[in-house]
Amino acid sequence: MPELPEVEVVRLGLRDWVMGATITEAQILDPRSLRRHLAGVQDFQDQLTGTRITNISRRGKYLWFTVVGQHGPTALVAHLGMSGQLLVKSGQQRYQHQHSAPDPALIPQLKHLKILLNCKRENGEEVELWFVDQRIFGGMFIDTFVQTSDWLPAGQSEVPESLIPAQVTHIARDPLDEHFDGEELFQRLRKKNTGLKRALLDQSLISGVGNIYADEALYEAGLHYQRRTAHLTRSEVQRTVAALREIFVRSLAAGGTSFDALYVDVSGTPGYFARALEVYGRENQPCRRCAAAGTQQLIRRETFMNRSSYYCATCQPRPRNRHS
DNA sequence: CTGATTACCTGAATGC
DNA sequence: TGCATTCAGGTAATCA
Repeated sequence: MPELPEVEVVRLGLRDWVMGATITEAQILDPRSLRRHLAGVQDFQDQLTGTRITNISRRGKYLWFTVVGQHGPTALVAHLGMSGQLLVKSGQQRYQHQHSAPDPALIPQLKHLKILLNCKRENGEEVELWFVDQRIFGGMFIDTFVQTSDWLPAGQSEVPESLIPAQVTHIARDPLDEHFDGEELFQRLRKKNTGLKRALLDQSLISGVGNIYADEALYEAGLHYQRRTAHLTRSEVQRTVAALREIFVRSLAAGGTSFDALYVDVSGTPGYFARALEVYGRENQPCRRCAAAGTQQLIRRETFMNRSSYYCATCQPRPRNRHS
């Protein structure tokens, strides 16, 4: 499932391949992936054709290209949802060569190919950008840039430079953002009456965190997912943020978490962070931290918010009541 | 404001 | 074998 590290791996791959490239044509193979582009398929194609990609950015799980055409810069926004992929295809891997005798390795991707952008790189090479999405929770859309309605960091008089797509303004800064403010998060958590994991998954409070990394960070911070946010201490919030950062950085270095072919980088290569997960997917397996201490607790799985939560009952003690 | 529910989706895995 | 059910979960809208 693409969360922050997976999206960042994709962003870095895209930067290498299509930064500076011109979009020569946009083919829409399934209009459902343009659900969030309200102006429709034709408008999407018209707006993109002939533009040049000048930047590729990310906030949380949202990724966008700055594309410059005759009407100034606009944002081509992509969200991978549950199963979205952005793939770069060059040479014989391109769609235009797959009609008569498709490459067998490409068939699963071709089956779910939704949007195809023909690009011409600055060196003249023609490559294709594929948006592939099995479950269609993701999609692309074109948006205008707005200034972030940002808080002013304490002691600073200038808002950090930040133009972001209008439909991304409600997404909070993520833990790898240089302007992320842990104290601000702490203050907002204290004002809410909700559970810690629910808050971590709320992209308007902190972004980039999904089910897997929420469980991993809570485990590392030693906090139960049902802890009430209003009663967290500053150091507990700091521990959680530090855990998220550390896990994100390690996962990024490993190329992200891949359970199957649903998450891959722009070249189709999976990441290998799945084997570094401490709790997610480890139901009834021994907690490595407890095992080291000799108590041998087993990882538990509970259903929460229509998804699984994994935790160690010893390392992450359940709060006794609604005040803890 | 909060939390619960639902819709949006497909395919793999499971149940009978 | 076949058909029905369950599960995976990110986002956003709706409802109480």
